[in-house]
Amino acid sequence: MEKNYEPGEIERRWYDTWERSGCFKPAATGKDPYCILLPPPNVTGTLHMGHAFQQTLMDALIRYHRMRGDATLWQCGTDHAGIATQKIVENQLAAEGKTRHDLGREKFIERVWQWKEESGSTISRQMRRIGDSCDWSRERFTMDEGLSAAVRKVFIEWYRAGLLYRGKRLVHWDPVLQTAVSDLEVNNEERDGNLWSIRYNVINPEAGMPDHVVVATTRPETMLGDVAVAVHPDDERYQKLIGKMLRLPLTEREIPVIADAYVDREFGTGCVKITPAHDFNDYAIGQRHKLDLISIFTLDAKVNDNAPAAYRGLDRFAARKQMLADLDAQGLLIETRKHKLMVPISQRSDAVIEPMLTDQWFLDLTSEKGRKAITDPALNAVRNGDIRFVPGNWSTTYTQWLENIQDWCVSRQLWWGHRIPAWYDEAGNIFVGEDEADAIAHGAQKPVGKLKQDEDVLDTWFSSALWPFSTMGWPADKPIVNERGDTLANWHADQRFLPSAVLITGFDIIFFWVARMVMATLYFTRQVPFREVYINAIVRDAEGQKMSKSKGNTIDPLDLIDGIELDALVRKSTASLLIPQQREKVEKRIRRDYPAGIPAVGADALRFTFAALATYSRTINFDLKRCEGYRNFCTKLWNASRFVLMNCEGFTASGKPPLKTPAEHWIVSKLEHLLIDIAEHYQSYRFDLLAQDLYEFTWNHYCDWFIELSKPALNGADRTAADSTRHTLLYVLETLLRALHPIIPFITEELWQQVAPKLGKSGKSVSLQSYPEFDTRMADPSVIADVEQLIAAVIKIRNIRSENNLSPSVAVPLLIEDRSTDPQRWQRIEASLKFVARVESIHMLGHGEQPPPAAIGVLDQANLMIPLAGLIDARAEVARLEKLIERQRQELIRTEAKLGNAKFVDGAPPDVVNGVRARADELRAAIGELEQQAARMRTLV
RNA sequence: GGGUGCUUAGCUCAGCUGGGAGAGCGUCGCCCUUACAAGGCGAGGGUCGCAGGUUCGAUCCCUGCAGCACCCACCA
Repeated sequence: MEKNYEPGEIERRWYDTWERSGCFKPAATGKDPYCILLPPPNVTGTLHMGHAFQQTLMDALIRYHRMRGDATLWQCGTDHAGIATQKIVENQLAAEGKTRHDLGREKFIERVWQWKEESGSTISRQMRRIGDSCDWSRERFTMDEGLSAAVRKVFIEWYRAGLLYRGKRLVHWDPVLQTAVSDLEVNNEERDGNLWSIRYNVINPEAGMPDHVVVATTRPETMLGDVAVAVHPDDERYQKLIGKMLRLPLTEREIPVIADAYVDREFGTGCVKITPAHDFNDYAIGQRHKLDLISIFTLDAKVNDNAPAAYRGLDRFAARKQMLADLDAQGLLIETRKHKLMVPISQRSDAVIEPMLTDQWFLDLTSEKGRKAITDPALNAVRNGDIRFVPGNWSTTYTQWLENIQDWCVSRQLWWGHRIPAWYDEAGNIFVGEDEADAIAHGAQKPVGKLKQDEDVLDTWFSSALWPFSTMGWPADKPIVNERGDTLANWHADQRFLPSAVLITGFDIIFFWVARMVMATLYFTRQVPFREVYINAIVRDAEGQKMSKSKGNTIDPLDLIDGIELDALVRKSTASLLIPQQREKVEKRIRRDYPAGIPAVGADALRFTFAALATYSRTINFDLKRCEGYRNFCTKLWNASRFVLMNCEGFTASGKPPLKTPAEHWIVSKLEHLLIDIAEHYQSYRFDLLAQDLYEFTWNHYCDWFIELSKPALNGADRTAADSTRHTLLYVLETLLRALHPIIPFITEELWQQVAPKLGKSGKSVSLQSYPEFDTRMADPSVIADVEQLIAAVIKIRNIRSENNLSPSVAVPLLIEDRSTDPQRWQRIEASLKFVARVESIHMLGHGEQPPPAAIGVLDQANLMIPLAGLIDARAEVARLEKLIERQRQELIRTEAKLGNAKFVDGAPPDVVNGVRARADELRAAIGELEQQAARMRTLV
C-alpha cells in the first residue's frame, strides 16, 4: 500500500464506484425501514458549511443504519425556492436592461427553467464530494410533475374542506419584489429614526375642551390614510373629545376621536393616529370600530390617488419629507425627536415592508375549524411525544409558536412557482380544481362569463410542507417513473418510509418548514412526518462570528477538502465585497489567519471534524486547527493499517482470534466497550462523544498501546503467540474500519478493501458490510488486569526517565519490590515490559533484600526501581520525589478531613466511605514509600 | 415585554441520574526508537461567572444576581 495518505485520489475513485454499483439504494430485503429526508437545498444554492455539517450527520446515520441491515433511504432533492430563484434570473435580465415584463410570463418561466437546468445540480455535485450516500436515482425537485400534482391536490382538498380562503387582508408587502410575504419572512431591525409630534385641530371645540390634540408618529406619511385618532377610554385629558371630529392636516378630511383600551396613556401624548390600511395594530382597531380603510400607496409604495394631488406619485420617503416641510410651514409640526425604532425588513430584498391591503389566499390555522383540523394535531404530536425534539427544549419553541400562530398567507405575486389552481369568473366567483373543467364541475354555481386563472403562485414553503409524502409518490396510485426509467417513487410501496426516522435541520426553519410538514403530513396521511427532529447547531467561524459573505468570513467546504492557495482565498473572500475598506480588512484577516492558505485535508477529515463538533450546543465554532488535527487522525489510521499489513504479509486467518497474549485480551476488551458506547451515542445523537470514543480507541488504545505491545510478540520466538497477535491486529482493525466507516467513509473503504481479505472477507463496499456490534465477551478479565498493571508500570518508568533526563535509547535495569499476593504476574508481562519501557533486565527483590540507591515509582502493590548506577542524578530524583510527595500529601489531607467528619462517615453510603478509606490507605502507603526513598536519596546528594 | 441557551485550563469544548476536575489545539522539555516528525514520550496549566440555599458532600439540584448570545412580540 502507498506510504502516504492521499485523500483526494481515494475520494474521487470511491464515490463513483459506490454510486455506479447502486450502494445507496435501499436494500429490498432490509428488516426495518429507515429514512431520512434531506432538507431540499435551494436550486440556486451552493454547498456551505452549514449544509456540509448537517449532511455529514445525516450521512453518518444513513450509513450506520444501512450497515445495520435496515432498508435505508436518504431521500434527496432540491427546492425551487420561489423568490430567491426568480430574483436571480431577474437580476440577469436587469443586466441586459430588461425586466420580466418585457419577456412576459411564459418566456420568463422558460428562462428560469433553463437557468435551473444549468446550475441546479451544483449542490448535488458538491454533496458527492463530501461523500453523501443519498439515493440519487430518487432525486426530486419541488416543481416536478409529481410534486406539483401533490401541491394541486392539497390546495384543492384544503379549499374544499373550507380551510383555504381568499380575502382582502392587510399583509406584509415587499414593494421592491411586489409580492406579499409571510410574517416569518420579515425581520425587525432596529434603526435610527425620528418621532414627530403633529398637531390635529379639533373642529368647533366647545368650551372647556382642548382645541387640538398632538399625535406622535414615526411614519408621518401614513397620516394621509388616517381615519381616526384614538385615546384611552379612561384618560381624563381627552374625555370630552371622544366622539368629536378633528381636521386631518394636509388632506382637510374630518376624522373622529375614538376611545380604545389599546392606547397607552403613558406613551407620548396618549393620542394615537389610526391608519388601518397601513398598520397591523391600527387595522385591528379599525375592525373593532368599523372604520374605513384608506389605502394610500401603490404596490410600489408611491402615494396613490386617494391622497391630495400634491403628494401623488411621490415615493413614500419622499412624501414624508415633503409632508413634514408642509406641516412645519403650517405650524403643525410641534416637535422632532430622535427615536430608535424597529423597522420591518423583507428578508429577501432588504426593502422596508409596507403593510398593504391586498387579495391573498390564506390557510386557516386560527378559527375553531382551522385549529381543530390543522393546528391542534400538529401541537399534540409534539406534546404527546409522537415527535421528539433533540435537544428537547426546542419543543418549547415549536409549541409556543403554534399557540400564537396566525393564518398563513400562501399566495405570492410571483411567476416562478406553483400557480394557484383557482379561477375567477366575470362576477368574481371562485372556482378551484385540477383544471378549468374540474374547477367548474366543483363550483358552487355556474360561472358568469369567461374564467380567468389566478395570476399568483404559492409560497415556496407550501410545496416543502408536502416533502415527506410527495416524494414518496403521493397522491399517485402507480409508480412514478422518469424519462430514464428510474422509479422515482411509488406511494404504494414507499409508505413504509413514513414516518421517516429523524429530521436533521436548523432551528431557523422550525416554523417555516418543520411545523408545516407536521401540519400537512398529519392532515393528509394521518402520520407524523418523522419521529424525531434533531436540531443541529449553527456553524460559525473560529471566533464565533456568524459566517456571512458580507463579512468575508465564509469558508467553502470544498476549499477545505481540496485546499486553496492564499491568494485565491483572498480573491474569493473579497469578491462580493464592494466597500474598499472592508475588502482591506477582510484581506488582512485572511492573510493573518491563513498565512499558507488552507491545506487540503480531504472529505473524511472534514467529516470527522463536524462529527466531533456536534455537541448539543446551539452554535459551533469551526476551527481549521481542529480540522488539521483530524486530518492527522486519518493519517494515523493509514499508518497503523500499513503497519498491520506489513506485519501480516503472507498471513491469513478467519473468525475470531484465539487471544494468546495478554495484550490481545486487553485490546479486544477495549473494543467491546467501544462498541457498546457507540450504540448508545448513535441512539442519543451524540456525534461528538462518538467521534471522541473512536478517536481515543484508535489512537490511544490501538496505536499507542496495542501496536506497541504487539511488537515483542510479532518478533518473538513463540509462533503461536505471533500468529494470534497478527490475527488480533487484523481482527480489531477490520472491526474498527467498519465502526469508523459512517463518519469517514472514503479512507475506511480504501483500507478495508486491503485488510478484509486477510480475514477471508470481501465485498464490493464496506458500506454494505454489517456494522460491528457487541456480542460476546471474548476477553478474560484477569488477563486484562495484568495489562493494566503493565501500562501503569511503563508510565511510571517513562516518567522517571523523562524527569531524570534518561535518554529513551538507554536501556535500564529494573528492580521490582512486589507487595501483592501474586508477584508472578510480572513474569507474564516481562517481555512486553522489557520492550516497551526499554528495560534490559528485571530483578524481583526478595523478602528483606535491601535495594541499592535507585529512582522509584510507586504502584498500588509494588515499587519499581531504576538503580542510579551513574544513570540517575540523585539531586534531580530528590526534587522529583518531593514534588510527588507534596501532591499526594495535599490529597491525603483532603481525604482525611472527610474521614474525620462524623457526618460524612455516618451519612454517606458505606461503599463511598470505604472507597475514601481505601484511597487514604493507598496514599499513606505511597507517601511512606516515597519518603523512605527520598531520605535515602538525600544521603547521596 | 415573553422565551431559550450559554458562562469549566491560554483557545474551542466534554463532564452521563451530586462522591477523587477531562479532551483536542496551543505552551514547555526530551527524542529522527525499524507504521507514523501530519510522529513518539513526558510536563506544566483551572477559586468550574458571582452570592446564597438544599445535602454528610455541589461543576452538577434550587433561588437570586451579573455578563454574553439567540428567538418571538412590540408603544404610535
